[in-house]
Amino acid sequence: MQWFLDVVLPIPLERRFTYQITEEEAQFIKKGMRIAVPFGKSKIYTALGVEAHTNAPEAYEAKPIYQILDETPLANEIQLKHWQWIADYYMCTLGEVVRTALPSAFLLESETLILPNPSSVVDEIKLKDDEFLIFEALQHQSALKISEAEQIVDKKKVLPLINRLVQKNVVLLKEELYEQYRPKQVTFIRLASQYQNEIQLEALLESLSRAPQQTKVVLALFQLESKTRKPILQKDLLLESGVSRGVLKSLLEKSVLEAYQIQQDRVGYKGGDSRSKVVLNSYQEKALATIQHNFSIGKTTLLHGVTSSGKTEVYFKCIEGVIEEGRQVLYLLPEIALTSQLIGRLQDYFGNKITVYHSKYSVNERVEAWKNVLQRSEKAQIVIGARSSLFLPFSDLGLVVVDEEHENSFKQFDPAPRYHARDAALVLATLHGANCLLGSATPSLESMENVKKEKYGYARIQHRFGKVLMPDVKLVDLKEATKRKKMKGHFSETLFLAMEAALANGEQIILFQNRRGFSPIVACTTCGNVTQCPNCDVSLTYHQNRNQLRCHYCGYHMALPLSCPACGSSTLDKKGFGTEHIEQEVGQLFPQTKVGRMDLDTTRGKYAFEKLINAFTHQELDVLVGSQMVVKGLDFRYVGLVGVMDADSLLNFPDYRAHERTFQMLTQVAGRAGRTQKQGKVLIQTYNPFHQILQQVTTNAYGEMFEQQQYEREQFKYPPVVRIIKITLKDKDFNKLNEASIWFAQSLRNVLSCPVLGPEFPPIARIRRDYLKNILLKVSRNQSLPQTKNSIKRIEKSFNAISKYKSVRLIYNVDHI
DNA sequence: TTGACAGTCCGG
DNA sequence: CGGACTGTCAAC
Repeated sequence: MQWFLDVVLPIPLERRFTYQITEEEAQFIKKGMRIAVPFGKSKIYTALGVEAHTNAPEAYEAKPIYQILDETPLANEIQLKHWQWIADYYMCTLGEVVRTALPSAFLLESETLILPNPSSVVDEIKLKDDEFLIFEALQHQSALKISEAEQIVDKKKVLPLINRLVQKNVVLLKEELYEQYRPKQVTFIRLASQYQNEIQLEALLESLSRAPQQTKVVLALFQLESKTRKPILQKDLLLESGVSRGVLKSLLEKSVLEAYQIQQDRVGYKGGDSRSKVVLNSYQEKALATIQHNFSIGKTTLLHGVTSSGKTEVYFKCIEGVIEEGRQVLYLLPEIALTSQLIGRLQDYFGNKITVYHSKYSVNERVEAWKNVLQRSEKAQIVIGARSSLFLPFSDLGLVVVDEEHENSFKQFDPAPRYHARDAALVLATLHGANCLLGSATPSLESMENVKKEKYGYARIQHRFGKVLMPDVKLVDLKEATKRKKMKGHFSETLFLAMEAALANGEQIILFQNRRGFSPIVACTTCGNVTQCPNCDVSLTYHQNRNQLRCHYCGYHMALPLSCPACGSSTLDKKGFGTEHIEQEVGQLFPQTKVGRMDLDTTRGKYAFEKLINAFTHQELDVLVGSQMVVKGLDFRYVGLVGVMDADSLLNFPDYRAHERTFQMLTQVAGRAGRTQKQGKVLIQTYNPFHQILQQVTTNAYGEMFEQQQYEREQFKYPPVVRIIKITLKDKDFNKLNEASIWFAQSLRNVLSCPVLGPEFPPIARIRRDYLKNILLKVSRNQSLPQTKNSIKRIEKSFNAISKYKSVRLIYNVDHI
């Protein structure tokens, strides 16, 4: 009987692929194991085995698989179900979900190696120049990678050249699969066994008497051993003795000392079980009781607690209950809120039951975290992580916590799957029969709507923890201040004085400016020309520290021109202002203060973010100027004043969610003020001090904001009243794109009964040389979503059948934010 | 998505 | 003419 295996490849193709397998392989392979398969002309890819069967494909001859990569499944049934749901709901392929879900180290791909052909005699004269270069390189090196060959001959495409060499029998090609994951080895040092008794030891020291450095090492080893009574790390020994590697090496060569290696987990908590206590206040207790009641009837609950009301402690108590039952917990947070502060608190409370998982983890660390969850090891009972952690191989989730539930960054934008982690987590919880807790100080309209419809339970905490007062929020009218010439740079007099007072009091200050860089645009005051990105429809942003103009969309950058590229006059002026500019102004206005800046540019490295936060926490900085990043769940004790430089840039965002988001951001940033007994102060600078949203921020009127926004969404048919599917069309050819998008929108209108908006150019109509056009579908709640998607897919098929539209790419974004 | 292949444009 | 680039197609 011939057996076959259906697999999913991690590529954006709808179809499954079928390979030949032997009967033994069919017995061995289980759903969710990785299988290396040949794909295309020569490549080997990692696929996920889905189903073994005996139905031979009719249209083609199936290729045999290359290798089975796992002994046991890497992904379980629940995960595969969940991933399929994501693919269906967010209109992408299962392969794309697999690609995001699995740590990249699991997805081995073959690399083509060029080897010299040992069985042929090469006539060097018959080789062309670049062919000879490759031939010669192979005399020194046993194998070349394609990329190395490209470097040697300095060309972009070497494959034709290599193929010629294969023809001439000069080289051979080989496909090599590399295991990307390497377990971490740590080296320990011990005394060789023959010196374990005292007599021999003395003899040894005697013999070393003329080698003082080596003696030092041996003595240091004794010292460490008696101090720690544990195996001695090579690293520690070198540190303790203060000698160079060479000295240790010679002792190892003489077999006085021995080195041995042990595999070590990269992830994991080093500390002990120092369980800190958490005592809830009465408000928290009440919220917890409500949550537990809702959980007992299987109801998802929204925990709505004002900033610093102690939501985290309530989560802790919920989590504790679940791990006592032996079930797993997933604690989701937006990337930027995953701070070492929070992780530290969790570890203090739960000891080593925590695994952390987020994008700054290396591929190796991710593999280990994955394996720990898969094996249900103790340290993976609680996983705290960013959105991608919901792909981990949980087998028995008891609770999913989504903190800062309103955060837009839970929605993935760029590569498919464009999923919303909160929503996908709710589905995941259902699949596991787990409870789900959403938390926020400023819940999303979606979740609050679900509370109103009694789909979710609701728990509220209205008081800050430890009798801390809500911050005093005031608006500062910039129009007035400008008129009365009361501005120092971008600082109103009010803000300036408040800063002065705060600094005099020894309080720290956070300044929030939702824009990075020095000043967004550089304009010529003679001709009005603004320097644009050549690839995108945006003006370039000025960055002072490198004196560069940069594009935030494609990364294009150029040196700041000395004169206007359009008219040649040297009257370039910097307009607008970003974090970098504010940082500089603070330095000028308050020369004595130490200013730090926190934005995408200053937090690139793995620990950059941590360093800044630590510096601020330990009061090495007086003022922190930051973009969005400072908004999120950071707990700074000594912040007395928060200044919002320009609230209008938030309000004027061209998007139906701008108001909701402004409220959320300002409320959150205001919450950074006054985390100890003294009431904190928040000053929001704006040209529209009577704007309703800003008023609602000052009075902390979430309910009012909700009612009003909900009314507007109802009027203009926006989520949560309807679901939005955004279809983006992309092409380098402007006219073709226009034509294609009109065709697509028209077809949608013909087939669907729901409103179809557009096609319209987005605010940035060209990115990386591609023009963009958006079509928006507003699918009402009582309309079938699967049916609508099917219709769209059918239209896509006819669209792709039109040959001139072939180059146009389609991007679906379901529940577009 | 990748890679192969065909067609086209450009400079020597 | 070779090299670079672009579009189109198939992959089991």
